[in-house]
Order: sequence, then C-alpha cells, then structure tokens
Amino acid sequence: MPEIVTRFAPSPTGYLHIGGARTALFNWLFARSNAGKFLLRIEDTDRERSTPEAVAAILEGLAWLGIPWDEGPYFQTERMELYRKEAERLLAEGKAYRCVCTPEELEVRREAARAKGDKPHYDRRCRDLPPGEADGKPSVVRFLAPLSGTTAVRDLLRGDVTYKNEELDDLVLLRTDGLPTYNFVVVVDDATMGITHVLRGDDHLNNTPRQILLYEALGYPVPRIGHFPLIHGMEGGKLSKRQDDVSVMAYRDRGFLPEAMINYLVRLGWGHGDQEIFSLDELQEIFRLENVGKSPSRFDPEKLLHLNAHYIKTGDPKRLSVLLVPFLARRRIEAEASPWLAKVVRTFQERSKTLEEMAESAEYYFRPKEPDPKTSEKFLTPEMAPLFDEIVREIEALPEFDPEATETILNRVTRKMGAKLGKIAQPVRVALTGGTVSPGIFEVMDVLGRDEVIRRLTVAAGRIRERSAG
RNA sequence: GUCCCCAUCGUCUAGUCUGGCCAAGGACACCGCCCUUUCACGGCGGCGACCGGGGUUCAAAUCCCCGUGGGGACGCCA
Repeated sequence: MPEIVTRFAPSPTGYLHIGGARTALFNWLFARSNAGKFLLRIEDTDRERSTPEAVAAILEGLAWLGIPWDEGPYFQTERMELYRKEAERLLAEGKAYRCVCTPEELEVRREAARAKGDKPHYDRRCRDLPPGEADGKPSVVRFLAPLSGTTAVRDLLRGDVTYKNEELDDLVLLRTDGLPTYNFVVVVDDATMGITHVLRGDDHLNNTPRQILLYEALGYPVPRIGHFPLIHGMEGGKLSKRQDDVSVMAYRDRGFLPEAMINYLVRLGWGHGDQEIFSLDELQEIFRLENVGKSPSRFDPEKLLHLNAHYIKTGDPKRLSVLLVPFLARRRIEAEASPWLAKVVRTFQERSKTLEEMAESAEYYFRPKEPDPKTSEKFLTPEMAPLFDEIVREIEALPEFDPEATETILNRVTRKMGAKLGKIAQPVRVALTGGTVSPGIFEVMDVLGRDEVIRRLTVAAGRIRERSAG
C-alpha cells in the first residue's frame, strides 16, 4: 500500500485561527493514524498580504498545539520557476491562453452579469484572440476549460458531487505580474509533492472541479480529496474576527492549555461514541475519517473553557507551575517554578478554569491583601481579636506545622466557643487572604507557612483593636 | 441571482451507510438537591432534539422525493 501523505497549506496572512488549526489537526491525525506523512506548505503567492510574522505565528501555533510536521515548511515563493514552467507547458500544448482583459473590465462585466441574475463568470472572450495579439500587452494566462460535459468530485466525506463544466471558469493561472494563483499552484504542488489525500475546509469544494480539470490537463493523477464542514461562530456563519475569538494563540495567552484546545477542536465535527476526553496519543490511534461529520459546527468557547478546567484539574502541578509563571509576572509577581509554587497550583487546580484565573486568585499568597471595609466589618469583629491571639499562640507552640495540626487547633477553639467551624474559619480566611473565597483554610495556611500565618493573624488582630479603640 | 453543501436537545455530538436493540444516549450550559469551613470539585436528579410534508415498508431519526431553513462558492485572495 502506498504511503499516505497529507498536508496543511495555510496562507500567511494572519495568525493561526481555530478553523485552520482543526484542518491541520485532522490532516495530521489522518496521516498518523495511517502511518503516513504530514507536511506543511506555506501558500505565500499573494505577496501583498503574506508576511514573515504570519509565517512565524502559524509555526508557533502548530508547535504550541503539539502538531509536528514531517516535511517542510515549503514556501511557494521558492518554487516560482516550477509554476512558470508548468504554465508554459499548458500554453504550448494549447491548454491555456493569454488574456488581455483588465481587472477593471472584468469587474464591470461581472457586475453586469450579476445585475442580470447570471453567474458572474469570465466570458472567455480572449480565447479567440488572433495569434500574436497578446504580445507586448499586459496579459494573464488563463486555463482553457472544457465548455461541455461534467466533472465529478469523488469526495471522501461527501460522496460524488458533479458539476457541469459550463458552470466552471477559465481561471487565471498566471497574473499580469507573472505570479501564479492559488488554484494553479495548489494543483502543481499537491501533485509534485506527492500528496495522496487533500483534506481541507468545505469552502474549497467549489474549487475542486476546476482543480481536477487542471490535474488532468497537466497529466497528473488526481489525489483523494475530502472536505470538512466549516466551523461557524456562535451566531452561525463564518467565524468572524469581531464576533468570535478565533486566534489559537490568544487562548494560550489567556491561560488555556494546548491539550484542551486539541480536545475541543477534535470534537468539532468528529466523534467517538460517548467519549469526551482524548489525548493526542490516543487520537493518533483512533482517528478515522469516516467519523467526521458533514454538517458545520459552532465554536462554543464555554465548552472549551470546561475542557480547560478539566485539564487544569488533572494536570501535573509541576508542569502547571512552570506555565503559571508568566501569568504571575503579568500581575507583577515575580515567581519561579518551585515545589512551593507547585503547592500553590495544587490548591487551585479544582477551582481555576484557566491559568490566568489561577494567577489572579493566587495573588494573596504573594502579598497580603486588604479586605474591603464591608468584609472587614462583617468578619473581623472585636471578639475575633482574642481568638486570633489564641490561635497564634497555639501555632507558635506547634511542634509540627501542618494541615492536621492547624485543623486541630481551629476545631479546639471553635468547640470552646460552642460554635461551628465556619464561624471561625471565615474570619481566619479573611485575615489570611483578604477575602471570603479561597481554597481550604488549612491548605492556605500550609502554603503560607507558619511565620506568615502568624504575621497575618497578628496584623489582623491589631487592626481590629485599632478600629474598636478609634 | 446562479451553482454547491448541510439538516438529532440552546451548543458539541452518538445513533443514519448495514431500517426494528431509540417512547433517541453522552457532554457543555442552565435549574434543583446532596457533600461542605468559603468558593470550587464531586455525586444525584431535572429541563431539553430526530425541520415540515409526502412516499417505500409489517416497521423510518435511519431509505426516496418535494418543500423549508442554514451555510459556502462565484477574484489577476487563498
């Protein structure tokens, strides 16, 4: 069986977005699950819009997601000679012709056709130009497409889709400046790079019959082709930059884990029974093209968030602590990964949905936080001062400062008051964290350490006295 | 407008190919209860869908047709 080769071929005109990332993922998974190869090609024939920054952003995005490519990246701008030769071959064989219509003229004719309710096609008027007529004039090279008959796309996901050739266009192969266009280079590249399976978004389905015609004209075998349903925004319709958050890297910057993004993406249009959680390793085993659906799906950030919470909850604290550092730095907290920071992480794994959120919640571990007046008034009441004193004394006397020991102390104090633990735990929480929400109070003490707990409790007791005196 | 694709809970989906196991299963979100030192986590329960109409069949979410709805493509962009 010949080896399977797939590819991801983004155009570097912006960041890696959700849709592109999923196309890359599916291509990679399909290759991997079939012991094939996955290659990366940068479609940068549009010199106006392609930027090196965008190339870097795409590579970075794939790297972050953990999708490696086996070959490339290839750049189309480095293969111009090949495209020019192929175009000339078609010209020489009479399968292409020169067209001297200007973009402005075409635009006018398109509008006229649209106004009449026709499909705005090129009218092929330069097909019959006398030989030599185009010499010396600015011209493009157009494909001489058949006017009759049909072309069938044998789509891997959708079955056969048949187009009337008269619906198709004489598409431009080479622009006036000699640079090739997408539909042409994609065919030349996929053919010459030995791509066996072209898997891309549904928005390309209508291009496919033209490309098949090109394969045939060029004498290349037509690869297997399949089109994935598109990913829509929450409002339906194409993902939009304004309405939806579509940049993959923006999610990293907001504290999302790549495994959450992968897991979310793979479930958009693909399913495996009732299973919801998938690792990259597992996906490489079980991914099947047959399980990819046909209908478009909506991008739902809520579910992504849920998945992220899951991976934070189950993630390795040591690794998470490394990832947390930049988020702390952004809040002007200089921390470095350490067993202690891993301990901090552990106290938040079940409560944070993102690393960003975790960094925010963790602030009081690094610098004491003042409770707001209302909270202070409610929980740091005068009768708490002596209680805090007592707790401090007991903590000081502790041979071993650990959660069990501090729990014993608080329970004892509570019992003496004849109250419930909450009665004293909340004020202690406010004294320690400046707020009423935190991980378990004994965990918090454990992270803070004996000295800091004593310090904060003493400060709080002092404040209470100051206030009731003044 | 023309061509093309698609159609199961609000959302992601299982089931559709190979009709009966489906008075349609799971997940997110939402609501309630339980657990509980707060917040979460977790557990239990609830709400909630086969777009409509014809046909085929003993039997249709599943097959066929027609509507309707949604989406995509119609560039010297990719």
